Amino acid sequence: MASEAYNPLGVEQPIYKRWEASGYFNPDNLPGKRTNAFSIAMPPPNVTGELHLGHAVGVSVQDILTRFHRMLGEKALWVPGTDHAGIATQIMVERLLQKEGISRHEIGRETFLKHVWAWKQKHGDRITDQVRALGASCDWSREHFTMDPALTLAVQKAFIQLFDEGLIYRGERLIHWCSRCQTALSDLEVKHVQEAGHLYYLTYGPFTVATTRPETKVGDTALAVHPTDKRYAKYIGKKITFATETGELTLPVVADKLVDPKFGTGVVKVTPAHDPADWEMGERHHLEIKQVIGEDNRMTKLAGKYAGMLVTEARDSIVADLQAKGLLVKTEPHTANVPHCERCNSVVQPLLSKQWFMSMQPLAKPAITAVKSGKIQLIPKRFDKVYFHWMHNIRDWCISRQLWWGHQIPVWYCRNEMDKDCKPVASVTEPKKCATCKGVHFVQDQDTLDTWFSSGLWTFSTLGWPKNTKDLQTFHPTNVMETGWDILFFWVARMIMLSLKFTKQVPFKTVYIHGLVLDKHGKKMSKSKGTGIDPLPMAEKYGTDAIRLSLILGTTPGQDFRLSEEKIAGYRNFINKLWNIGNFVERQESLQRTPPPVRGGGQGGSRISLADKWIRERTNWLITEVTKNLQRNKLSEAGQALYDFVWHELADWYVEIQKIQPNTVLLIEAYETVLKLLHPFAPFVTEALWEKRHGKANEDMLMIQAWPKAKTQKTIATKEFQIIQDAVTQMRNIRAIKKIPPHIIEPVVLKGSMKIKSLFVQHAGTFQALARVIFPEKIEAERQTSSKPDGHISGVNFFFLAVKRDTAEVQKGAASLQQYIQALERKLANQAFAKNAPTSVVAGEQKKLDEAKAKLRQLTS
RNA sequence: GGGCAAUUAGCUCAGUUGGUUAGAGCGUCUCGUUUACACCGAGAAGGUCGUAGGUUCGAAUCCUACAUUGCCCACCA
Repeated sequence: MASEAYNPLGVEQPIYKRWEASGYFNPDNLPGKRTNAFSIAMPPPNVTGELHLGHAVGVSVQDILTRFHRMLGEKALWVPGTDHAGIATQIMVERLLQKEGISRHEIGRETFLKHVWAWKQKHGDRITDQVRALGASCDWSREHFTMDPALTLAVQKAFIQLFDEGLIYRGERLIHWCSRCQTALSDLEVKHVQEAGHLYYLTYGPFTVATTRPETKVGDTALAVHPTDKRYAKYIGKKITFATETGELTLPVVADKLVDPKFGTGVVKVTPAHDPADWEMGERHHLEIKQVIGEDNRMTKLAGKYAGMLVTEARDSIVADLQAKGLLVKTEPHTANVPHCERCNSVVQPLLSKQWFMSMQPLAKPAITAVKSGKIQLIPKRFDKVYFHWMHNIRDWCISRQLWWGHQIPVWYCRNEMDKDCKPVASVTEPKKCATCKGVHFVQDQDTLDTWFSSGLWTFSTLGWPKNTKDLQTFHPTNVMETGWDILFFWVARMIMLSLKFTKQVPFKTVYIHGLVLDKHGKKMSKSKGTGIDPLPMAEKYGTDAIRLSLILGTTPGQDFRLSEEKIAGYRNFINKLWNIGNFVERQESLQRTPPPVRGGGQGGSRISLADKWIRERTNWLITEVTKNLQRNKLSEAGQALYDFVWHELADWYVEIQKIQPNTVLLIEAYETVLKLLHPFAPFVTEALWEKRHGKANEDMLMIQAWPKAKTQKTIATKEFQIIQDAVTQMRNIRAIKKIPPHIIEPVVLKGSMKIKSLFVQHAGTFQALARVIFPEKIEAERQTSSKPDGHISGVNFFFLAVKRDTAEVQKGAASLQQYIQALERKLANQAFAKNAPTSVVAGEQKKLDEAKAKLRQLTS
């Protein structure tokens, strides 16, 4: 009568379709009176992206929380959506077109954008289907895309308000420029990579200057030394004239604290146009700015004979010229941090450019307070420090991109701007008339916004902002933001700032920061390196539930973890275990319709046995444990408790006992409670099992059943049954050592206190069947067996039931605790102490004493 | 340069506010198909909790230093 193993293929899809068709993903359709709202905004995946395990972790966490709160009877809303992912998507489409030999510059902006939109239409469903496959119970009727008209309007409104308040400004500043992407980048989009290079020592008249970038030499406008550097004090404030590779040059010598006297020679060449530190010095000392590298990564006209060369070519050429003139002192190997574009990995140039910036400091202040005051709680808490550090050192955000795919900046320039100095206007539509010159012709800024600008509005723009919708009133602030720590600054911090700015509310109350899923070598999974795993083939092989459990159980927030196929297979086995418990329950139920078999020592099925009381207590404990841990966002603990209970208590013990002493009512009670509690974690298999018992009607779905409530906190039966369990295990152990085959039933004599003996007499049936032993005649037979406990004489086992709690260690622990208690009691009895110590201290000591007493009781019980 | 994390069984990792004998999965060894499940069951072996100090009646847990590994931030040209 072997049953088939659980096969998730063919089970999951129909179930998801029924969930979605039921309408219950939408809180408006949920049954019953629901007062509390619970909401999560899904971090929108890249619309053209592929689902990877990082998404799977996020979706699992969010779905567990959403399903939990839905079953708790709350208005549970999880808003899904996708992100246009400006630069990433543009690069991807550019590459696709490149394969066909098309460059975006040939076809122009409008045609290029048509290609991107077409790509988005074609593949946009793919990622959302993948999210569905993970079982996400999000409300697709509220799905959004960051470039939907409504969200675009939100972006424009937000921009215009910030612009009008002066928090967005345009300025010419040093920014990071990616010559491949042909756009400015924000600080966060630049990754510094340690690269082996050289440190060149060059002669500048009386000085020797060390530099890693000799090609910027032609853009030097000063030399700098540390103000207190005695070696060079006499040159400070002077101008020096010296020979260069192409002739003579005169530069001022300035003193600046930024110069490290210990590095190189203590003299720095200053190139304000191409180095952030030099830019800062240039501002302080009003130095000339000489841009010698252009947006095309080639030297500009100002570079003289090197004009038109690529930066790397110019470097070689200048070094060769210096050497020829005897101006190169030496070259040392040197590793330096070289900035790279986060998206395309090209080397990024710091250069001067006119861009839009957002003033961050005024926005950061309330955002810091929000976390400090606890209005927003980061999990794990240690990220507070990282957050504060970044917020306190925040710099203005370069928000304009010279990209085509994105929200075009809603700023309009009067055509007469050049002649009449007209002021740019921020507006959704083209302005009617220029306030300065009364001109009527405008041109819109060609740049687009950093993709994270729209993401920053996500929690409220998806709920209808800038309109004050019912959704916004009901569901904002959202409860939880689930994300990886890698986008804490990119996204989380900016959401907090922008939400506080526009809604005066925090965007979410809790930030659940998951660890990154690492590959089996402990490296970050990366799409570009091809180490990202598509979880869906894994889900097909092992089931989505198994994937979800493998991403949640045994992990802890903020901590990266490795995932292996073996781990997934392990949870697949667990799901199958549950499936077979289901099979057993169904079979048991049908058997019970015929008269129950009464076996193993005359206990009828009608009476409630110790095991029944035990499973009831344990089930109640489980409800408490799972609920408590879910409420505290301890998903792993909650899931682990379920795993252990289902396998090692329900299956290994209670199901086995059912074969001896059936109690179908309590079996079903425990089983259905487990299905409910496990549903957030493993929604598919639990729904499938539930459906077998309760049919396919929408209102009977497990997904909307009420979360179980614990009825008792008793542990009397648990403690008693524990003794039986221990005894059974010991008997099995003895059997294994003595190599007694399991089908032989051995007689066993007990020895122990009256209390224990009566326990075994009372539950003889259960014990004898599980341990496969039998009590010969009467327990009193112990009198005949005074010596050699646990030995065996002529085919009789003597089982000496020692009370294990009397171990030397426990006694030692109890003795030391006793000492402590006495010390505390003496202290409290001391009149001088009672008289002089503050009442709070006395109360504290009294509390300590009570706790110690409680612990002692616990220890010795 | 600043900061964070990790270090627990052969491997991958849990370990709530300090408290009985530090847990799980995989792997290993022995036994086993007794009417849910071999994607199984029973039993076992395996740990000076990175090192050295400290606090405490009691430390994997709190404190200090050190070591190793990984990561984040930062303007050493």
